[in-house]
Amino acid sequence: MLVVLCPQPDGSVSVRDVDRAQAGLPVVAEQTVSLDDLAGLVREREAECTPEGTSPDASLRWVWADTATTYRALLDAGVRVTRCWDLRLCRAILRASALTARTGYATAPRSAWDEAPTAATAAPDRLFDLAPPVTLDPLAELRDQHRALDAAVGLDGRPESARLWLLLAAESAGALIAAEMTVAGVPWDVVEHDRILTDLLGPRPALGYRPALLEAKAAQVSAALGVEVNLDSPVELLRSMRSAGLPATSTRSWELQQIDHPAIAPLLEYKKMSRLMTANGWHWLDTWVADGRFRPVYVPGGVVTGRWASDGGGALQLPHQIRSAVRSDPGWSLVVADAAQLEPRILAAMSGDAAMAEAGRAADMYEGMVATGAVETRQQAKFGMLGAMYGGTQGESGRMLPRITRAFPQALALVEAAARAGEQGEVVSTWLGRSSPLPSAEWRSAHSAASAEGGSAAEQEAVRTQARSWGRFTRNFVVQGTAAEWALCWMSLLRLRLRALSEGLTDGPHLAFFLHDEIMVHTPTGLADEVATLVQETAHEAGRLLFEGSPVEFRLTTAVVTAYSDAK
DNA sequence: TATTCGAGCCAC
DNA sequence: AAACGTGGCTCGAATA
Repeated sequence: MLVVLCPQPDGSVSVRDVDRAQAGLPVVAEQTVSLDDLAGLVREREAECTPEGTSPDASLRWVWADTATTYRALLDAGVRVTRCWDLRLCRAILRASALTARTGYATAPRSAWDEAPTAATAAPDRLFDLAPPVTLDPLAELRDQHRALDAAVGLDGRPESARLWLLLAAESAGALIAAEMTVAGVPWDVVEHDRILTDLLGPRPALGYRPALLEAKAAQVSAALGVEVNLDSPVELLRSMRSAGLPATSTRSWELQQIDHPAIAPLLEYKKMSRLMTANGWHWLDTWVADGRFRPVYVPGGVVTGRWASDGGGALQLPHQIRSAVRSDPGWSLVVADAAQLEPRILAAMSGDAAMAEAGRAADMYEGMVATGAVETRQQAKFGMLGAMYGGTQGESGRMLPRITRAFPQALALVEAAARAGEQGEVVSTWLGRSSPLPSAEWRSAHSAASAEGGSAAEQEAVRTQARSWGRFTRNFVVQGTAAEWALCWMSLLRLRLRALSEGLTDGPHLAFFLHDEIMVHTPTGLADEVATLVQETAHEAGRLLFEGSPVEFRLTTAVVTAYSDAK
């Protein structure tokens, strides 16, 4: 059953049951509740359908415009749901997908549904932002989406609704998970974090002052350069280095490393310290950590490829330096699992390349590639694959490419085709049907102008450079995007299995962190081994869900630890 | 004074 | 090893 929440102009909510088994998605029951009573109703309806013994058709799927707003409010009221359909996220996928490109849904002009929702933080106490969206009709939008979904076809004209449905369900599940993880938070040891900062920077200074060790390091650099310099200003630093006779053309660390001068070592150390201070220092701690939890805001679908982005807190760039501050509660553990060589395995599975799939059965896929005889060392396999997936042409990557191409022709053909399509301004799609955006209007006009003869050689070369750049994007899009789909399925399956182990959100094992191909579960230590097994099983199931019949195994490196820094 | 922009470094 | 994909974040510099 689909249950659609339709906010009404008077502030109430019309709750409409829709039978998804019937054509046209008819409403079979309807009731209207006040906003105050909605959380209670959702709780009751969820409780009615117990997880065990219910057929999937009997399960509930809540349909709403925006999970970040509505589910956040439900969670704050202590209510969890099992499944949802996020109309905005699904819309974004369906409107852009090549599988639905010829439907009226995709070709219709933009509407208010395509506008970004207002920030959930602006009205955290409200289930819906009733200002403009009340004019939107969630039921009509749901029906439009299902019509488009039913009409989805591949290039060969065969129906493709099933895989696109899986993508939309996984995307929506991701939105639930993102909201739940923000509420649960990453367990954070503030004392340990402060110890790291104090060790590396000196004790926390008074407002407006730099910590002692950072100050001392800056003084060392100035002394070595023979001039007082503001190290935080790249312009001033470069000028000072050059007048001191250093052959620097920028202030990038990797370039400075090549230079032999007494100022370089302390300068590189200063940069490292300064970065820690500004990005994850005491100010960050004050802003983002409360009650022993780091609560970042995740943005599902925030990246074109389908990866998540984050909004504040820098959750997806948590430096290794401070990971020892991620520490489980007393009596609890962290189960940290990282998908091993995820993107190469994804490429092997989606291309159906037999030799690469064989390598993809190994615990370490790069070693598996060495075993096929294609390359001699793990390092060669790794750089060769990175080059294939990113479009690298230089260095070890470029050197390995011919051998990788010979050994795994089908896999390379897939990424090459994606690159060629991009170079010509065409759309490419992931395994489940998320499609790449078109290049910008400037890109396209420059491209067509260049192909229509005329234009200087320099102009034509500039256009070719642009084309190759977009080709590298589309090349990577198909692999990165499909990897993101696998990760969403993995996490969604795991979430459902974990739910069976506890009532509330945080009284038992729960997802605490997600980083593209890595998940963290915070769990009572007594359940850690069971959780680790579930993590493994769901990784395998996600592989079967996407690539039924493929021999590729999706292996994990799993660790049960107290501190994040002890994983891998 | 407020806003964008670019450099640089962090993550995968 | 080096410039080859996706992002966020922070700062100073440039712009309005």
